Amino acid sequence: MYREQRKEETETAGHGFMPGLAVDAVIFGFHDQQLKVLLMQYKKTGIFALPGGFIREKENLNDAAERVVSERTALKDIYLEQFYAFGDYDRYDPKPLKTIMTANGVIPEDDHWLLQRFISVSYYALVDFTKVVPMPDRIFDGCAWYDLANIPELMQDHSLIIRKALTALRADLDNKLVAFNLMPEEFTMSELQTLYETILGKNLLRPAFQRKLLSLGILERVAKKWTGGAHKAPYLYRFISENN
Amino acid sequence: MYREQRKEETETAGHGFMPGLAVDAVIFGFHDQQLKVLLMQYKKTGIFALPGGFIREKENLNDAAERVVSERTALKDIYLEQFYAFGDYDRYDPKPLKTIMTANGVIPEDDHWLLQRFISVSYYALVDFTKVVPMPDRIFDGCAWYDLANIPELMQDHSLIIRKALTALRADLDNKLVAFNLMPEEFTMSELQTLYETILGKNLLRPAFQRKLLSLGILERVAKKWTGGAHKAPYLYRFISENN
DNA sequence: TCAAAAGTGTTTCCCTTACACCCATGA
DNA sequence: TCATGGGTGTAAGGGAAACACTTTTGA
Repeated sequence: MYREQRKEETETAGHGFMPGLAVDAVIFGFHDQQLKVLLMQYKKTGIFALPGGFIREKENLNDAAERVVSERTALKDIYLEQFYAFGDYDRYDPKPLKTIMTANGVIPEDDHWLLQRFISVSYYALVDFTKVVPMPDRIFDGCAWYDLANIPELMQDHSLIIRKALTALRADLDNKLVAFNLMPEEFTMSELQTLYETILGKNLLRPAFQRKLLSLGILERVAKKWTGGAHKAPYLYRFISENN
Repeated sequence: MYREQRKEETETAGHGFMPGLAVDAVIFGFHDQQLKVLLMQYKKTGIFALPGGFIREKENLNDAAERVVSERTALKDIYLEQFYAFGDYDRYDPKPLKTIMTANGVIPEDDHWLLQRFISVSYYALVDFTKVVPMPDRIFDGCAWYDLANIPELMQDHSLIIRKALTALRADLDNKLVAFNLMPEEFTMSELQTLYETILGKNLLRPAFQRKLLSLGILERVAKKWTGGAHKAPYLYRFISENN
């Protein structure tokens, strides 16, 4: 079903979408003590890009962003934050798209709607890595996680977009308590601390971290977790959302 | 000259601009111990709106925002922060624009480019009130300051945009030290404190405020100011920018 | 001499930091 | 019983809050 939507997008030749306007998503996940970003790859050309899409004529901008992330992750109820609209003229670079279209058997005319200048309203998404099913499509036949520390060269200004997304994520970490969206439902305190340390790029003091997070009153202690390790079993915690 | 640009904008019938995309500016000023916002009024209809404009085909998005603010204030080198892109479908409401166009002698067809759906990339601007020359134009024949606490009813979702701008301004106040852009070059500490109190909507302790701001190392004491008041003369301060 | 506002000093309080100590567990 | 990692106790440090005090000025 998602494949069908994507097909529709690329084949309607601009009809049904707002022109000159795109939505790009920096989808963050956390696994193996690493922050990951979901990237698309055009295999025939080797070009990497952020997941993105366009806005339907009667669709809310934020809904378009959620749809784009849903199509690539097979998730719903996604945590999204809009963080910047990228609109420099020189971000407009039709070359990679021309290459991709040519490689896919489409001979693009210069006034093809995909080759026009686009402004990108960018969002970051925080998802539970374990629940994501990366979904490629016909054109983007690669869709996979990449370590944030090891991102390949990306199309247009997409590297800049990722850098700005990380800055926004760091700023929101304490204010909006966004980190829990990157965790599974239950987690240990040290797993959470590792996530914080990875996002912030620095080590934190264990006692201070524990007390600070518990003092927020948003964590519920569930049960002990027997890890099999030769040490005290850690507690599992669960995030208490507002509507509980 | 500015009037000419505006004329061009409204008469080219959409040619030369990116379609469906607008820039709106919440221009903040500070005067008489009040935060002010610069609003446009369509006098023939009484409709109020934020200053706004469109993006030229080869113009950077941020440059378009600066141009819009320049056209309304006759300033250059404007402090601008992009804070949100408003893109809900139901913000699209062609009625007020139809009314305005009709009142100006233009019978708009339903597919007129101004009556299409627009997404607004919104900025707030911080300007020195004393240096602004409000610049109306042919269509918007009113351009004047309004107390933030007493904003009239606005077109479309412009009230929401102002509320979000104020939230963003408050968040940036400590992090980005934006307040100085609202002050004249030289100011007393109590004037600055009043500005902070107005933005934050709460009173601050005088000794704490003085120490905190001085400890930042970004203020230079200039000279004493004789106010004529029956009290000690306050110092004047000046903001020390990076490039000094 | 007094009132008003500006500038500075000082104490208290609280949160963070830093480090120490105990607890549970498997080898 | 020892090493390892988890949880908690506690003292030191730094900054903000609260209030007092001094200074300067015109009436």
